[in-house]
Order: sequence, then C-alpha cells, then structure tokens
Amino acid sequence: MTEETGLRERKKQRTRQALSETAIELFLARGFDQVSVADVAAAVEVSKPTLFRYFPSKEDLVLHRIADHQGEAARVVRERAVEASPLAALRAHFHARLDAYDPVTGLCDNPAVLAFHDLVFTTPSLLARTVRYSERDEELLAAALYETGGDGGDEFMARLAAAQIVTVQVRLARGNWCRINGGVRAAEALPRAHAEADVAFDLLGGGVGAVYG
Amino acid sequence: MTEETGLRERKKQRTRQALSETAIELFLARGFDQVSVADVAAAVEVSKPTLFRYFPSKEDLVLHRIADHQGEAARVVRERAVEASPLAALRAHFHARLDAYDPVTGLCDNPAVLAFHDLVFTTPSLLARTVRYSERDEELLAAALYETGGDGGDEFMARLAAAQIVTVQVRLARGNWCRINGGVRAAEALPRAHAEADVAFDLLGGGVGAVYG
DNA sequence: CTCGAAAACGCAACCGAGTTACAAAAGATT
DNA sequence: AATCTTTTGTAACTCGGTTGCGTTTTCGAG
Repeated sequence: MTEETGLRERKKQRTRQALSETAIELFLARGFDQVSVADVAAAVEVSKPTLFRYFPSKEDLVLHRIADHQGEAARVVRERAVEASPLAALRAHFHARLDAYDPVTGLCDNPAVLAFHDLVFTTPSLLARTVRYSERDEELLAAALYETGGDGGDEFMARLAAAQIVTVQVRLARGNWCRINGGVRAAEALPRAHAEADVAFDLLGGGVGAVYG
Repeated sequence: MTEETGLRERKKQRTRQALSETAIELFLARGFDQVSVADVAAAVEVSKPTLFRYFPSKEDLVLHRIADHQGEAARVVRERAVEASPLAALRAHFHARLDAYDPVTGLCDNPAVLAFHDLVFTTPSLLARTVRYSERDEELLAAALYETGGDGGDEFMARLAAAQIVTVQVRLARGNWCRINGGVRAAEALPRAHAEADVAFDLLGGGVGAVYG
C-alpha cells in the first residue's frame, strides 16, 4: 500500500517534506514567531494556499513529527508479555527508552533534538498544541487498559488511570529536558532520570495516599 | 484597597464588565466563532484597540471568570484542619462542592451555568486555554503539598502528586458535565458523582497499582 | 476655578494566519 | 493527441491582534 508509484504522489511527498524541513530550519534559526508562513512558502517556492493544503496550521509544520509517537503507551500495554501487568510493562518500557536516550523521554542531548525540543517547549502556541496530542494518547491508553479487564469493566477507572499515567510520563520527560537544557549531558543525567522514573511509577502504583494521604 | 474611589476607576470597571458580559451574551447566542471582536466592540460602543486594552485576547473575554477559582486546591490544603491529611481535605472539599452543586464540579444544571460550560467545552480555542489555568492550579497545589513536608522534602514528588490530583479533578468535572449536558438533572446525578469521586480519590490514594499493577 | 500632566480613548493603517473563488497547469487515462 | 482529474497559483478577503498618533477626559495642584 505504500507503493503508490505515481509521479504525482512522489511530488506531493517531496513537497510535504520540503515544507516541513524548511519550516523547522527557519524556525530554529529565527524563532517560530519571527518567521511567517509566507516566508516558508516563499522559501519552498510554493504559494500560501498550497502550504495550507499540506498542513492545516503553522504549528503542524513542526508538530506532525511527534504525531508519529501517538499511541505508544497503548501499544506497549497491548503488546506486553502475558505475565506482565500494564503498569509494569509501561515502567519497563520507559526505563528502556531512557537507556536508549530516546527523544520522547526528554533525555537526549543530540543538538538537533535538543534544539527541536527547545523550539517546542519555549513557543507557547506549540506547547499548547502538544496537549492535544497527549489527550489523544490518553484516550488510546484508556482503551487499552480497559481491554485488559483489570478494572472489572469500569471504563471510568480506565480513563482516570490513563490520565494519571500520561500525566506522569509528561512530567518525567519535562524534568529530563530541563536538566539537559541546563547543560547536563544525557549520560550524566541518566541515573537521576532512572531514579525519578522509579519514584514516579512507585507513586503511580502505590498511590499518593502513602505520602499525602 | 478596593476603595479606589476615582471616577476613572469606576468607569473602567464598568467598561470591563460591559465588555465581558456583552461578549458572553453574544457568544452564547451565536457561537464564539460566529462573533468577531469587532462585533463585541461595536455592541459596547468602544473601539477595537480599547477592547484589547481590557482583555489581552478574545478568549479572555470569557475565561477571566474561571480565573477566580485559581489556587482553590492549594488553599484547601493550606487551610485544612490540623488533623486532616491533604488528600482527605481535598476529598472532603470536593464532596462538599458536589453537594452545593458548585459549577466547578461540573454538576450544576442551572441553565446559565450550563450554557456557559457548554460554550467553553465545545469551543476548541476556549478549551485549550483552560489547560493553562489547570497548569497554574497544579503549580500552586504542588507548592502547598511541598510545604506540608509529607514527602520528606521531595519537590519532584510534590509536583507529581499535584499533577495527578488536578488531572483527576478535571476528569471528574468533565464526567459530571457530560451527564448534565445529556439531560440528567443535577440532583439525579449527585449519587453517581459522589460514587465516581470516591473511586477517583481511592485510586489516587491507593494507587493505580491495585488495579493495573 | 484653572491649568497642565497623565491616563484613556478613537481612528486608521497595518501585520500575519487562514480561507475562498477561479483560472491555469500538470499528471493520469484512453 | 484529446480529455478528465488533481493540483497549483493569484488575488482578494476575513479576522485576531498591534501600532502610531492625535484628541478627549480625568485628576490634582495651585
């Protein structure tokens, strides 16, 4: 199905990629708000309406990248080993991504990745949009949790748990990014990242009650 | 300090209120996106720049109302009875607000309140902005939790817990609003709202681990 | 009461995001 | 090559938000 060998299709793919890459390049160089969509369109030698035919908004020029990770948590739960609990699978997965210095964990000092994260986190309109992605992620995770049946068929509980899990993962990533952004190398920050992840998943699993209850 | 008896100050207050009230009125009647800021300004007989001197954005014409509730969770924690734990205080407070059919719980079938909630929740740009308010609320709660010292001085844990608590409260309110919006009277939905709140706070206190761990 | 400074306002023009209508161009089809 | 469809460019438009500037209104001091 990825073999739509038409010339037309190839051109579209190339235009789309050129738009996104050129846009991010310009945004990184001058800042998101200092580059207009007209600038991007001009740089790719495309008209403004055409740009919006490829990306519904200026923000999507940047954020379509992170859309690829949509549903990762849900997938982890679904594809976990039969003997593993959902939470244990998510925990193990997060630690594994940490060791791989996966950008999604925030623990990644690759200059390009860091600059990209910096762009997203320090541009209000971009940051606001990431929330929408988290919400979708949460929905998908809730569905996956519900399917496990551990809640005795309580859909509301699945949604609550999903919300908490996604929230915690976002906080973990933000914490890591902050330290990396403060100049710490990823390898140095790794132990603390693992420790915080343990704290977070312990809290998640054992409840806030043990501390503030 | 609320006694700035100047004529100037009084006029400003009146203009501000007129702008907000007229705007909400128009938005409720025709929909947020079908009313331009120029319409609002014209209805109040004020110029467009003046409108923006009072409210930094179109959304703030609506949302400045909910800004009043900022920091409610933090306040509850700070002003709790000495023998009460933070979580118990928050739980009791939520149940109490439920019994009072407080709009913040989503369980309120007052037509005006319902229409207002409907406006906020079904207008994407407004809904997006509410997230910012929640984030601020979360920050304040984190600080209040940290001060209790129950975490042994772990600021990160305070932030995690605050994030989870705020998230759960938002979900509870959304659930209630959904049912009210579906036509159920607040009094009818009250038992279920209490039940869900219990489930939510149990999950919060006892951990996701007991269910999905 | 008067006068001058400061605050608030209106006007008009402007910018940038996003949309629309229509006509022109380019790929696909026979 | 002729035709049909999809994609594109042009130009004009709407709307949120800003800016510069001149005018009015309020305040406060003499």
